[in-house]
Amino acid sequence: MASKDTRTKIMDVAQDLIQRRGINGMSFQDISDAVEIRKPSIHHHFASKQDLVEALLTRYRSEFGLLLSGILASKAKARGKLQRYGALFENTLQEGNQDKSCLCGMLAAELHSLGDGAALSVKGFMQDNLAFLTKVLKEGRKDGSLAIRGSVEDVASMVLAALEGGLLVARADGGPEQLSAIIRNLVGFLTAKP
Amino acid sequence: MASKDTRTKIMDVAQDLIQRRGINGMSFQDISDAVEIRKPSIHHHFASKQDLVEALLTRYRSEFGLLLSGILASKAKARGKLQRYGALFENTLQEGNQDKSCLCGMLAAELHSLGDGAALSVKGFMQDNLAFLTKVLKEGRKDGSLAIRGSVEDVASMVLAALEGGLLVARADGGPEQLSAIIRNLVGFLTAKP
DNA sequence: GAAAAGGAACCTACCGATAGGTAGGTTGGT
DNA sequence: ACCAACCTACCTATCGGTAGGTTCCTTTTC
Repeated sequence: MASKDTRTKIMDVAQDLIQRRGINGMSFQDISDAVEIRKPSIHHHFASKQDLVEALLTRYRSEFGLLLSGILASKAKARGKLQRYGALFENTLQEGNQDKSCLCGMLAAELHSLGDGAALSVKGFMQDNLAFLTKVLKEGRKDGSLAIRGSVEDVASMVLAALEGGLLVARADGGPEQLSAIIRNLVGFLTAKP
Repeated sequence: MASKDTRTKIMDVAQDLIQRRGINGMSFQDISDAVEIRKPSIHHHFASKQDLVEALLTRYRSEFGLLLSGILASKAKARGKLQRYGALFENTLQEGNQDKSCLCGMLAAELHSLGDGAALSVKGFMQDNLAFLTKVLKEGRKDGSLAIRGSVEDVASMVLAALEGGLLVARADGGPEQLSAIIRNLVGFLTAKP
C-alpha cells in the first residue's frame, strides 16, 4: 500500500468511494482525507473530476476484460464459466463493508452526471459483458451444459441485468446471501435438464 | 397541472428528477426552477431534503402497492400477471426522454446518501415487490402457467433483480427495446413447457 | 564534477458557484 | 386575529478548480 504511487492510490480510493456512494456522493475532499495528500494536489494527477472518472473507467474495463478473457480461456464447460462470472459480482459485494456495487452499475444509475466520454465507456462496459455472455451462452448450447431458448443476445441481456440489479437489490435488502441465491437460480434456469 | 396543489407539484418534480438523475443530482434549485416557486418556499412544504425524500417514498410505495394489488386481483393467469408486472417497468422507461428508472432502484444505488428512514423504506419497497412476486410465482405453480424450480423466494429475487437491473442496463445501452427483450426472456424462462 | 536548468510532485491560499437551510416579513383568505 | 402560503435576503458549508510558490530529484551543460 505504502509503495503504491499516489496516482494509483487516488484511483483506488475514488473507485471504492464511487462503488459505495456513487459519483455525486464522492468528493475530492473525501479522496484527500483517505490518501494523504492535499485536495488541490489531486489536480496534479487528474485535471478534472471527469478525467478521473474516465481514467477509472478505462482501468476498470481493462481489468474486467482480463478477468473475462481468463474465464473464456478456461477449460470449464459453459455452465462453469457462467458460475465463475457470477462469482465476480459476488466478490464485489463481499468486499469490505459489503456495500460495494459494480462501478459501471453505479455510473449507469448516475449516467446523467457523466460526460460524454464516461457515458460511452459505461455503455461500452455493458457491451463488453454482453459480448462475453453471448459467447459463453453459445458455447453452452454447443457443449450441452446450458439450455438457451430464443435469442442468445437477449438472454445475455437478462443475465447482465439480473447481476447488476442483484447487486442493488442485495445491498438494499438481503445482502450477499440474496445475491448468491439470485445467481444460483439464474444458472439453474439456464442449465439444461438432464 | 395548474390545478394541482404546490406540495404535489414539488413531489412530482422531485420524483422525476431523482428517477432521472438520482438524489445527489437533484437540488432544491432544480425544483424551484420547474415549479414556479422560490427555493426557500419549498421548506414550507418539506422541512428538509430528507423529509421530501421520505414523503416521496411513502407515496411511491403506496401507489406501487395499489398497482400490485390490482394485478393480483385480476383474473389473468400468473403468467399474465407477471407480464403486467414487467409492463410497469417498461412504462417507466418509456416515459418522457426514456431516461427514467425506478425511484427505489435509483435510491438503492445511492443508499449511502439516505437517512435511516428512507433507507428502510427502500428496503421495504424491495420486500413489497418480493412478497408480490412470491405470491404470483406460487400461483403460477398451481395454475400451471409457470414452471418454478427451487425456492420461490429466490426466483422472486431474481425477477426483481432482472427488472431493476434491466432499467439500468437498458438506459445505458440498448434502450426500451432491450428492457422489453429482457422481460420477454424472463417470462419465457419461467413459462411451463407445454 | 560542479553548477545550472527543468520538471514532477507536492504545498498554501484562495476563487466563484452552489448546496441545504434560516430569519423574518408580506399577502390574502377564513 | 390568525394562519397557510408564499416572498426577499442571507447564512454557512462545501463543491470543483486555480494561482503561484517550494522542494527535490534528474538531466543537461560547461
